[in-house]
Amino acid sequence: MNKGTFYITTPIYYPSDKLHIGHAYCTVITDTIARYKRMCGYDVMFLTGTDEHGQKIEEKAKEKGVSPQQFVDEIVEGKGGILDLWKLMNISNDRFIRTTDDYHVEAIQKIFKQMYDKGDIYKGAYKGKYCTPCESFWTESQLIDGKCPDCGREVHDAEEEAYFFRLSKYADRVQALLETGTFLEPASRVNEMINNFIKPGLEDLCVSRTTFTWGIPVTFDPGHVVYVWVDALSNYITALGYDNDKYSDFDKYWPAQVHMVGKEIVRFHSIIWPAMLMSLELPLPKKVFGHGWLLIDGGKMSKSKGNVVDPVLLAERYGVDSLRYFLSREFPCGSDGSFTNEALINRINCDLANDLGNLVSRTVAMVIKYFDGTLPSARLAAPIDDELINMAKSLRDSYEKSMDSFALQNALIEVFKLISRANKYIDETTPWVLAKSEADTARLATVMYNLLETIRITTGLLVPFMPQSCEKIFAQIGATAEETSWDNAAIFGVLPANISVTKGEVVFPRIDAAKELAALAELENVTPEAPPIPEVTIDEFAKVQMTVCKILSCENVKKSEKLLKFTLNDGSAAPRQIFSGIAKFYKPEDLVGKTVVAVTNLPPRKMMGDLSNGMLLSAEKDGALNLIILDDAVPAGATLC
RNA sequence: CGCGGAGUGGAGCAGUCUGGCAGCUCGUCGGGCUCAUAACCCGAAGGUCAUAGGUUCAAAUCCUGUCUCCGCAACCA
Repeated sequence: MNKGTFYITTPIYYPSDKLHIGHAYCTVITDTIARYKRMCGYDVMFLTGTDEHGQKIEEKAKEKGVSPQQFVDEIVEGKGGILDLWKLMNISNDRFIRTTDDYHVEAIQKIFKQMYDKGDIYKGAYKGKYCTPCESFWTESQLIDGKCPDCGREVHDAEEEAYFFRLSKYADRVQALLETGTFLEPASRVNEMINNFIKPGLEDLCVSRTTFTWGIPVTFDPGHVVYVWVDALSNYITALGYDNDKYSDFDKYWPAQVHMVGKEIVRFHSIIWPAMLMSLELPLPKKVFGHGWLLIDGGKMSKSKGNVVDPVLLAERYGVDSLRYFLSREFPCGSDGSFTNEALINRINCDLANDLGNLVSRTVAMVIKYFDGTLPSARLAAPIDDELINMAKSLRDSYEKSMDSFALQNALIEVFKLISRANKYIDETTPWVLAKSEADTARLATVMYNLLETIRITTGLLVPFMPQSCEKIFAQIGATAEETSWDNAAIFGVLPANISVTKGEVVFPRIDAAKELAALAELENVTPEAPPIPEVTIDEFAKVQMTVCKILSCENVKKSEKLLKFTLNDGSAAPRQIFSGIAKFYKPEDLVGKTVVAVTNLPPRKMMGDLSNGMLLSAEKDGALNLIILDDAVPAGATLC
């Protein structure tokens, strides 16, 4: 039975916010693969977790007035946190790693030292120009007229200590690895990695920081904390016990069969992570699989757009299994897909309620109605049965093929082809006609048995996708665990001849689409927790200098979709140059001569290689933007008060 | 000419690698059935496969140009 080990991972998520449907998507498909492999007889290790260090967490915690540890504890372990979410989504991870766990911290320190001792991590410096007031480093090319691009003041040569990983040393080996064609999937990502990152030359990677403290200290150099790469990526081995005593199955499970990742982190997993493992002289994972994103209205989900979809809401409303099914069925694993509430409800209604749920319901109802729930043993086969039976027998093979290439969508399509065929079979055999004649009892029993077998096989293969619902179906058709095993999924005729069924609850209730869509729209329209707008004092407000300006000239900025470059008369002798990101809303020629308001005491800022001395005021609502244009009677240089 | 992805009936997609009758789901229209969750089954309408050219007996598929959309990068003070 044991076919060997199978180690599969999700990314470790960054707990700076609540997770959204995109995270749930990745974790659900990984869980489905893990469950599938277990069902096939593999010794599976399924890991997920959280990446808890870094500046952003440190800042967020500070805003909230708690320690970074308290902050992440709440998001990870608190009520409605990440652990709760995975419990709700019925995720079967074997381990959960937090990068703040003691054993991980200890192991990272050893790994860092190990790479350092080998010479692959070295102490270097950000060499550059330093602006003391701004506390910022700049490269030669970033300077403007030899001065700080932020404040325009003098800069001086300086170095900041940092540790670097010799990524460049492994560039050739990493490129060769990518070019094997199977390490990174889908294959379309390979070109992207090579063209964008490897060909231009891999630079050594900064792997420590001194500018924040929320990280794992470098043991031999206090003041440095390990920066994200070494800390986060290594979770895949520390969770197995590499360089620590907490676990001891590294030899058993490493290398991983597959790291499931989002396309935004493919780069780190397909370039940096292999290079790190090469440095540690460890075997490489067999595969990195980059899945696509769920898009909303054709765009990316994001907080600022306010279109973040909450998996908890959907799971509670429609059932975890229905949501899990939808995520696996609707989206091709390797590319992006559009998430809509319509599609979700449509999938649930058509596939789960109408096709599968109704098939179970009508079959069980007929066995009860015609046979009091228990089939007699007599049988009478007919040629019309053959197609159904043959399809059922061969389903497991095509399913397995799709599952093994992570084409979950195709596996489900195969299963539902058979479910549809079974519904058609009922029409072809017209059991309600057979039931009218005593002479047809054996034939009727055969039809019922074939339907129950088809349900047993299809439901058995759906278990990794919808564990709880499939159990309910098994209970209704009277199938035991043994009868629904992976081995038996390829055999027709497993259920006992005199099988008994039990009427149960409706497994997939039909959703009133119009009503639910309206309800969801309403829920989404509620502006969630309008962030409290902090008060400003009159003194603070008075610091902002707003000056009336006349637009002398305005032009598009090359290569920028958003920027317009303005030359303004601000009432002083010298013209003032300001960039503004409103190119999508205005044509430059329409603005020349207008009277506008600019904030004129902001520090200069470099944009697209040039300096912007201030900010034009605009008004925005619901994606529409209007520049604040004043009556031309207002003179340039007037200040707002 | 920064990198990459995509354009196929009303909607969402597969098919493109390896050229060979344009397919699937949903929706629409018509019909059938009554076991079932107003579910199920059958049939029909609907596409010059973004566009222009090329290769070929044959192009959604291969080659070249163009247009449009999306993502990354840059950038939005």
